[in-house]
Amino acid sequence: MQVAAVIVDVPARQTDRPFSYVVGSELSGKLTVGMRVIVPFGRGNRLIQGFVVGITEKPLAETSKLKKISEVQDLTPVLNPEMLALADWLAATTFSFKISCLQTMIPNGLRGKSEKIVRLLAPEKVDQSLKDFFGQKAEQQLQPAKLSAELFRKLQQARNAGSVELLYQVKDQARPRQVRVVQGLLTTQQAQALKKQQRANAHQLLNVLDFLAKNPQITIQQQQLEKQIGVSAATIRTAAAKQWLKVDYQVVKRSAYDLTTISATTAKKLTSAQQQVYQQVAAAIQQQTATSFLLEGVTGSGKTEIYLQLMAAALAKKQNALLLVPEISLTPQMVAQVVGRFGKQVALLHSGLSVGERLDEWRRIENGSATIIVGARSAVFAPIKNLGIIILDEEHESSYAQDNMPRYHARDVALWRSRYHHCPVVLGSATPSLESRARAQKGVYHWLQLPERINTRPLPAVSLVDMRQAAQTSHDSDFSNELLAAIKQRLVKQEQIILLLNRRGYATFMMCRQCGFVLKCPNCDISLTLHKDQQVMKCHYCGHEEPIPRKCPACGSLKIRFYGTGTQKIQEKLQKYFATARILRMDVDTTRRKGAHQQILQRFGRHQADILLGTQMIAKGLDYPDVTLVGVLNADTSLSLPDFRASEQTFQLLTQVSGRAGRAKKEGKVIIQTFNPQHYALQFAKKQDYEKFYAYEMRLRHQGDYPPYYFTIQIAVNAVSEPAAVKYLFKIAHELKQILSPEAKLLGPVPQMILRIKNHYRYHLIIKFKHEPQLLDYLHHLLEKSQQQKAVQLIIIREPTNFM
DNA sequence: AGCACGCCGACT
DNA sequence: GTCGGCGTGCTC
Repeated sequence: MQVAAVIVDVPARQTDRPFSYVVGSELSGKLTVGMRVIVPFGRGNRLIQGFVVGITEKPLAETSKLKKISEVQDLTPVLNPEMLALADWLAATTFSFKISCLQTMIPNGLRGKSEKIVRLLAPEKVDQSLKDFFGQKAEQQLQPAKLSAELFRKLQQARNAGSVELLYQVKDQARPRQVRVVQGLLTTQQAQALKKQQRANAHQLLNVLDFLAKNPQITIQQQQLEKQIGVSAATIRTAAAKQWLKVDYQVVKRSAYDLTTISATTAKKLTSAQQQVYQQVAAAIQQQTATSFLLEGVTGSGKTEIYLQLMAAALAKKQNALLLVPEISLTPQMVAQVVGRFGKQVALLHSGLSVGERLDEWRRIENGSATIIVGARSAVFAPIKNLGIIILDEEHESSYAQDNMPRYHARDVALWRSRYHHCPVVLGSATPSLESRARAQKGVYHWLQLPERINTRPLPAVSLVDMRQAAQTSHDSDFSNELLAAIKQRLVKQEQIILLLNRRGYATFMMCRQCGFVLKCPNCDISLTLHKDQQVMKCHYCGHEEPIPRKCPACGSLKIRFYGTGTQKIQEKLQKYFATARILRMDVDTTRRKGAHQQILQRFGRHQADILLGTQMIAKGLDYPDVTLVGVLNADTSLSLPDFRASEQTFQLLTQVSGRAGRAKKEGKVIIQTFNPQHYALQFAKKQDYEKFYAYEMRLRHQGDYPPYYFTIQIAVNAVSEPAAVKYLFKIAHELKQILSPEAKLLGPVPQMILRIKNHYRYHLIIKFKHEPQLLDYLHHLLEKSQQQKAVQLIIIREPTNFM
């Protein structure tokens, strides 16, 4: 008897293991490892999705207690052996559920959606309210959240009495798209003959015949036909009834990009510096070695062209290539470059696609018709066979780390896949993460450098404006005179300006000047931000909204004021200073709608706006020749975060955004406003000297025993009851002290930066260590045990990207 | 997660 | 004595 090991779609510690199911004889030979199945689970035998991870032969006696697989969802596996092995590794290293790992590897469209359906069996036995619930239908979808408690109870009673039954269904979220196609059944002569018989007032039908006469035996999409000859769907139906044409269904691929809008490009000649880099990686492609390269190249040094040619080298060897970029870089510019070079063999995976588009792109990769894959973080799981090269651009970007389960880092997954495929990895950045740069130092990564810009244009001049002094001469606490003057100058010259302010909303908090009351979120320990355009006070953590107060909610005083500056307020001020300037604002609030993001950038790119104002999402990958001024309104926001990476992140952000100025022939200028002009991160950013920054920061990390000198693990607990959270975490800390060697360091337990979010109290501790062979086992054991702690949620994060 | 079982209080 | 409240524990 065949028995399948199935990972079921119940993301919980207790179910995080394979369950055995009998493979019915009707499925024997059809079921293989990596397929999705639907299985009954639990006492109620509700149907849920699962993944087959193993098939074994078992004696009949052992299978009697097992349930049977209800259904197979796939003809061919959706997960190949590589992906299954990767999922195992991912679950173990990130302390995640196996099912969560498997689910992140497949497109959302293939993820089963569970539905509950109630069916009325004995209409005569139920009361009026249930009859109303069912209406005319015998079945209704059951959504307990939408039902009144009373109706829900009645349904339960009816179910116990046997007059209603509960059914379960699992469906795919997306299916291949089918369109109606029309096929002509007439010859030219037949069409012409029929045309004579038609009455003159049936002009729609005559149109159809005309068309068929001109295009005998054609196949065309019905929608297209309707538009082309101006007839309705009803007319087509009539024509089909008359046997003039046949209506059929055809599967069409949804496309992630529009080839007609992209012009083809050819390989550019590499400079000798580029050539050197190219050759070293190309050699690794040829020899199929899993070498990891760190490509450190200043902004504008021509990394992208090297990437394109390396991917071409892999293609020439009949291998495939994967290019990962931060989501934000997946702009039309980037897409145009890759698609322009490689055409329709490119598959694109990013969050702007619909579920169906994503599914189709994924299928194209899986069946081998796409050979170049460009995508954001999750594209690292693209089911590419025969990988020749993996490139991870802007390797320092924090968006490569997923912040919910499974908490993986795309860089680590890329390195794993490179080992599996024996292919090189290129990690590219102008400002590598300290971890990667340190690995290059140690020889773990092969270090490649491009220290010069390709057009030999100098890097833009960066000046720091001391806002403490500026406050004495400027009337505006947000703008120095220097910055205002520089903006004015560009506007006169019709050049473009990018302004960065790392804070959205209008004002950051509301305070009463009478009693000092600050308006806070009721669910989180954080002040509410004023959003003037929506006329609400908003919590940036849980989304809570409330009206803007007129008077102090505590003392009733009218002396309330809004402090701090967000993008909305700056936009308002800018418009006041420069009445005719066209300003675009780009932050979470203006880009929420699908495609809004691209629209804003396209408008700016076409020079339909003069100033682009935004949060850090504007810092990366934009390349607009008319931008000659970049202004950073307040460099201190990211600097003052209580995180050991604050300097690194500030340096990276400032360097990235500086790189947006003066990309083409015109000279660029960068103005950074700050209250800490002497801070080393700003000083090195001014000089745009990554290497010096690296050396300096590494010294500090060494002194403070921080990464990359130490590994870190964060243990966080979350609970509605604060004492419960504290007690549990202290118990863990106590146990840790027994296990850890004297070299390891334990920080905490302490409350997290924001103690309470969504009404849960949050505490955490940090372990810093170099070599603790027992630690990982203990942590796995801890998670195993944590299921008993029902009221407290335990989260273990390896190498957390921030300590807050 | 979600469902059944089981053990307590408010009612016919 | 029963219904139905929610806490507890298991799911091939």
